[in-house]
Amino acid sequence: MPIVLNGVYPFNFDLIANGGQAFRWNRQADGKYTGVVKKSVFEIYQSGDVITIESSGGDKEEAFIKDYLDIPRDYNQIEHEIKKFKELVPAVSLSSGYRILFQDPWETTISFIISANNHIQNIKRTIENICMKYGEPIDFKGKIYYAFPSPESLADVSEDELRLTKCGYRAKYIIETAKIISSGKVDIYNFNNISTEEMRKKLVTLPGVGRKVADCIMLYSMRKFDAFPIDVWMQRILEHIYFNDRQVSLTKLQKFAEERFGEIAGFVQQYLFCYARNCWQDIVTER
DNA sequence: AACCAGGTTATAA
DNA sequence: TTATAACCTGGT
Repeated sequence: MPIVLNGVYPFNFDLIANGGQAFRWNRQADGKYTGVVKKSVFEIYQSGDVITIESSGGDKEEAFIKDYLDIPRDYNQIEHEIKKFKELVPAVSLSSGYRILFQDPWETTISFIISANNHIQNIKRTIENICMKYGEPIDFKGKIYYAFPSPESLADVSEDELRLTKCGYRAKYIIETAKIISSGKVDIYNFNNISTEEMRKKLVTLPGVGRKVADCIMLYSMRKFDAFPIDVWMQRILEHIYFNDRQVSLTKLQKFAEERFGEIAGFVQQYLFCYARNCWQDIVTER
């Protein structure tokens, strides 16, 4: 029987699944989302504040998936805090129910290396290709899914072969990063008790990982909520709200966000990102 | 056909 | 320290 979570609010799985943090959730015609997390397939359906979850791993996955979905955290309080910045009220209202998932650091690292200068469609396709080619198969409801492959299984792949997954020039970044991670030279699974700044310095030593990708990794897989990834959408919306549409350098925007939002910057980023992506037309036409 | 997109890297001022 | 070009791929 399925896992049922009651009274989960605010929670909007459409935003969570499509909000740029994860690439492996797919909406079915019936409104259910299917995705692979770690070694299990999950099927999630939201109806109001009731979340119904089925998994290839069965009911024993309940604690894991609740942690992944960040269920224990009081997002009502977080949204309330952020709305104290009155310029953020529209963003929070329109993206209420967003949650920051607790994903696997390795998968998140590779996923966001692939995301650089890329389209969402191609990012998702490439990740699926990599999983199908190198990941472990998982049977769920008579269908085969594939887990994200281990660092070891990508470390020995040739660049030409990996390029068949359509990752392009990022192939060498992926392979080199896989080698560094699997060798333990950068131990992303034991970054606990390290400051965000220290962690960022370690992460950007990985090829293909710059400031933006490093902050995505920390925010989406390490619960570093003061991380503040700035992509083109964030740049646009920040310049629009705070700098009268003037062009501002990334480093200045980073500094600005860090000083203004501090410990909750990561949450602010999510609401602003969704707001900018989903409502850009309205934002610019309203003047 | 040229240009762009969830940036990073390598070079140059 | 800050600025510019090149980069796979697939879509317009």
